[in-house]
Amino acid sequence: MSDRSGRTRRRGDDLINAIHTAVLEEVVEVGVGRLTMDGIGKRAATPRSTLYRRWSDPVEVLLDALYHAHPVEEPTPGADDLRGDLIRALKLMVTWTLSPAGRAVAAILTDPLSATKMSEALQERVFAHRGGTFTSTVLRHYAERGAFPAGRLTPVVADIGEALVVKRLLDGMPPSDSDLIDFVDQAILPALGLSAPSSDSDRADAATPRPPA
Amino acid sequence: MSDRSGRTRRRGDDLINAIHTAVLEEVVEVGVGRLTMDGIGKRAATPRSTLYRRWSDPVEVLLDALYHAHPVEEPTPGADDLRGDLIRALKLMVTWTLSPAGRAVAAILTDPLSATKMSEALQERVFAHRGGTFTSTVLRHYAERGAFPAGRLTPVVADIGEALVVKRLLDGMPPSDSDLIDFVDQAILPALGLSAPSSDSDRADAATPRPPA
DNA sequence: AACATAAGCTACAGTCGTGTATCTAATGCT
DNA sequence: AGCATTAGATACACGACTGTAGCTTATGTT
Repeated sequence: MSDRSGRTRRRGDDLINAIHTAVLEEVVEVGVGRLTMDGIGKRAATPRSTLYRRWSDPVEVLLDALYHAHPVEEPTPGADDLRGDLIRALKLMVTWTLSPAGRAVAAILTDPLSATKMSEALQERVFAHRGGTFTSTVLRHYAERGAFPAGRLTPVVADIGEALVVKRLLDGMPPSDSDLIDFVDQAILPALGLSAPSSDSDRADAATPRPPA
Repeated sequence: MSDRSGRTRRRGDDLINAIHTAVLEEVVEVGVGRLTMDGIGKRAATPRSTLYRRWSDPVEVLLDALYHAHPVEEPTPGADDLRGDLIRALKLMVTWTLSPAGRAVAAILTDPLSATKMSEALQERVFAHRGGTFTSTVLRHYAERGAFPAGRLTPVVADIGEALVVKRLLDGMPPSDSDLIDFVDQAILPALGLSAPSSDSDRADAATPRPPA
């Protein structure tokens, strides 16, 4: 119902999707500050008038695109495998962050003039569904099951994984899978009072909780 | 040597400093993408011609300003106080990050078109002096003194503090002093195999690291 | 088949930033 | 005091983006 062949003119959702895709591409390429109706229109192969019929300026188009972007998969803690689930959660995050929508969010968050406009609704939709909730979904799950002392699950600890991912992205070097494993083994698990499975320097017996002093 | 009174016309370093200040202010206000020679010129109260005599485009002005910005204080590990020094290092980082230069660096790092241009020289000058070296200076110092197992000081662990700070800044909530204490107690020290001074809250009486098991 | 809707096309005046080119006059040096 | 520099003040043509407006015509509906 959206790609019947002989058509020469897009309408409704068809058109809007094309425009959404275009803004996302555009913002990744030129940044929020250089977004223009012209650029978006050219990329979507639609005249500016069509854009102005719906949105008042480029940032509005972008915000709308973000609002309609598919939310990321949520990490679903499954088996009895905290470490594995954490790694999977971070992997999800990296995947999303590297997607057009993820990059666009990063762009808008760091733009002084548009960061303001993205308040309320979007903040919620964009962040509630993924913002900082990649690892914390997992962590809460295992905290309830007593896999580690519940008191250890502070806001700071819930942020460690995401923070490390974000820092690497900012440094221009997206974390590889083995980086993610290191994040979990060397930062998150120790903060929970657990130790990593086994490694050369850090010879721990198993994934046994080691209570602090 | 730079503000003799009766003068009506700035020259040399005087002028250049004014321009540097102007770009930094401008970029914080409008973002890298909307930087213009016009805007910089107006803010510095200098005609565009003067700008073009020295730089070819707004981003060059910005890069030059960053290059000449005062580098941050380096954290100097002093007494035998790992925890205190870590907190101080993070405090230094936050201070710098909130300064015009810090904000400008953040802006340029996240701009798709200018991130490329800032390679080489600036990368080194800007990052060598602070990039990720706030806590790691401290950490290396204490690792050599055997305050914790040297093998614990991995690149990941050296990043934890900075990562958490960066994440909070991105979230629009610059970390308070007590946040920084939490970062150290709940994330960095555990990753080193150490535990925070007093467990329940943060009674910062004994700033002495306590070895684990 | 006729109609309402909305996309596509084109044109326009207006604004803003760009580079460049003059000209002037303030400043620092000798 | 005289001179070389170089900031400051225009002015200019050019291009990019902006909103808006008017027209044509594809599309889905009835």
